[in-house]
Amino acid sequence: MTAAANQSGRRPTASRRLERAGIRDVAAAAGVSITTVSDALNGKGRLPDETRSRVREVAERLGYRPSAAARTLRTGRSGLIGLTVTTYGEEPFTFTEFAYFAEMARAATSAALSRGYALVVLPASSRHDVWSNIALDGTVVIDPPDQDPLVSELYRSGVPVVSDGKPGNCPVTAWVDNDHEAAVLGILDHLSEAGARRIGLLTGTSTDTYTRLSTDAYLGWCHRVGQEPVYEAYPAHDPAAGAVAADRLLARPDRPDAVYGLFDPNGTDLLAAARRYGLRVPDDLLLVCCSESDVYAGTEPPITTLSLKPRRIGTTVVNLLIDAIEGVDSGTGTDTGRLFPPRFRTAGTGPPPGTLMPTELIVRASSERRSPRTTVSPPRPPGEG
Amino acid sequence: MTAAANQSGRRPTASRRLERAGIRDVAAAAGVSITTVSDALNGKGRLPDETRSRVREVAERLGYRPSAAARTLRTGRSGLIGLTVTTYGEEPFTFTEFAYFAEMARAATSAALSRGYALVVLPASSRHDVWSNIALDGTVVIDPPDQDPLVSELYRSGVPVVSDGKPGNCPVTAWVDNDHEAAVLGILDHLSEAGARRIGLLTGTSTDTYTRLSTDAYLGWCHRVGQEPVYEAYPAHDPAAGAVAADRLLARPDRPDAVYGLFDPNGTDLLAAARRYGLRVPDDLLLVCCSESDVYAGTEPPITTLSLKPRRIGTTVVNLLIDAIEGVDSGTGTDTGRLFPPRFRTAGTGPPPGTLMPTELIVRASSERRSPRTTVSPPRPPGEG
DNA sequence: TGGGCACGGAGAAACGTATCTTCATCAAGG
DNA sequence: CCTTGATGAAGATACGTTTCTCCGTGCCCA
Repeated sequence: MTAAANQSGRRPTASRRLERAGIRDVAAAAGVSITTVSDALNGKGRLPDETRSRVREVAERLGYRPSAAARTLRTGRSGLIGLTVTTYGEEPFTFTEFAYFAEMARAATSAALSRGYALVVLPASSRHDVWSNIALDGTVVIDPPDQDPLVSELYRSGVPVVSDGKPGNCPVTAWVDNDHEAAVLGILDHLSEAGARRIGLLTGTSTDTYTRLSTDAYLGWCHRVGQEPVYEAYPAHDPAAGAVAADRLLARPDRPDAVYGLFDPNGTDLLAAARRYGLRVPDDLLLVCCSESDVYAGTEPPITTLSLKPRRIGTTVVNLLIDAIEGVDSGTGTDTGRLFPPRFRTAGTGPPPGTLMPTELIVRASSERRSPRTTVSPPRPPGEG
Repeated sequence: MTAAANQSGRRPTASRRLERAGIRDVAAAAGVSITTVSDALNGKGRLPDETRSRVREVAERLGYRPSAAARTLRTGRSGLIGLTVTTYGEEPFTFTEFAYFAEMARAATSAALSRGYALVVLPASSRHDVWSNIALDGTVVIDPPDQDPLVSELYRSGVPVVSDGKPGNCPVTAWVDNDHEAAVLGILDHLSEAGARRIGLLTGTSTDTYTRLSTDAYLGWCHRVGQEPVYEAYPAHDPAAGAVAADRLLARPDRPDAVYGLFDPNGTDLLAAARRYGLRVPDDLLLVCCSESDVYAGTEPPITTLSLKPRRIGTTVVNLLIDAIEGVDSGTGTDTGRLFPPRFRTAGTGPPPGTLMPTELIVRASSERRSPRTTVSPPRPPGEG
């Protein structure tokens, strides 16, 4: 015991009170070296099973828990992934404010955990205050604006970044987005088929990709079909502005007979506005909005919604990120040829790989003039999709 | 330069490619020692402002970011707080499934960030897989069951634990909970005043504090008032079971003329059941349920809900936790008398300090027989409460 | 003239792990 | 009998900070 205690290299007389057991204590108790303990516990090195199990047993008995901080410092990997929302700039936290974020964050958390990572929610602002204090293996960014300085710095400092939403000019490792153009065109076609003659759009004033792509798709469709665009734009982060914009849209002289609202609250706002103007839905006005909320299954009438499938997005984003994290560093497990430190995340300088994911239109009464049956909503698989 | 480079203690010939600048590089570039850099950047030590600003400037120029891992290892503080939900045991993630968790988590995240901490969402299960890999300064536990092994181990290993929900037998540093008894009694009184003669309860079969306290309060009230208890219990984590239980409750021969549902979906379930039995709300049946969802402002009729004020809870829990974290270690900033390492979190062995927080009853049409006005919902302050 | 003391700063020891390198031993093969 | 290789395990170093301790200067005051 004295030999083992001596070789630990500590001050011999230091009385270690209630200190948590470290790897040294385990080594001393098991009568082996630190190296052996580390190898035994991590399944590395060449050790007979007997030694391995003995060390494990001693560690268990002492209640040994490896120090995450030390491991992170040594290996350069923390098992932590950042998640941040940058759009809607200075707002404190839009998180879980909208169902999309909530669902997406939940799926991302779950996906990360199932691969052994944990998720940290971080604010888009306050740069060094919090960000620098946390060792992140990578970051998920939701809706990065063009030339987001935060994303740029992260990327520059070597942290993989995967964005939800096609990035504008910021360099990211990869990105995932819905096929917004296809989604909007699908909705416009759907409304046309339901008998719409003039389709209006409720859109936003911000410059994020979602708003831009959707609006462009709408304008392009109008141009092709020969309809004069009828739309109102408002600052999407201001809930009160949405109701006003909905009202404005229905008050126009060229009032549309169908409206698609890009944002979650637009459905109820439009419904309320329609009521004020004495418009019946869907008879006088067809309604669709983009939302993940199941509130719209219970409104009168139920409103057709476009789901962006945030769960699928969150899962995909996280898996892409972890692939990027592990693809460079740990590789296939062979240690041969690791000449360079894990720097070269971006071998080429081409555009980052992007993935387009489909959306789902949940058709309800608000966009169907023909069949007045109210039961709708195609059976959704109970799974994660 | 050579002298500075030499004193850095590195292999002199090592070509440091694209490595991130460390504190040594800053020291070398500024022509000072590592100590001085650390002191200058952290606002410690005795340094003239000129040196301080010069070092800061050099650090900025080199893009120096301190290594969070190294700092954590050295200081023993990571700035990370865990958040976990233990009730509903094996479910993958109830997070953001219910509005309560979503709101609570959001508030907790926000509160943590405003004090310089970040929140990590962790699963209640899978013990060492993820938990051990993360250096946590403390943990928030939502609804810990009696004798939760996870909580016990955390507490034993010296990590402060604050629970949302009065803990049963697990040792925690502190806890926060609503005054569930007062809330239930308030609702029962409210229903009585609205004319209820026989009040039923929709409750759960699990043993968490919320369910137990609420049910006990109901039973006690019944006993005092002389009403025979009329209640149905079901496994709260099973959404389908809720609808069945609601149906069962209204199908009883001693059918109540008012019902309070303990869980979020009870409102819609009870409303649907009432419809099936041809009961008008509120004329034939008064309805109240506990929920944070604003869906109930839009149902027909709007349903009176009890809000547990999760934002307030989340904020309080996190602040208590951070107080516990910092109260022991950093203290008031004076370094005198720091004889002992930060071990003694629990000086006494009395019961942990608990805080009871008020709830809020949002009265809507479903529980008012008199005034048929539908506009309700007292003006809520726009602030964080 | 010498002893303190405030100032400005440097040295070096941790923090606890992972891993690279080295070493001893023993069996087998030439 | 010497070499080789596999096996089992120990030594030592590095990860990048923070912080305790200590040292040299001036300067003031006795």
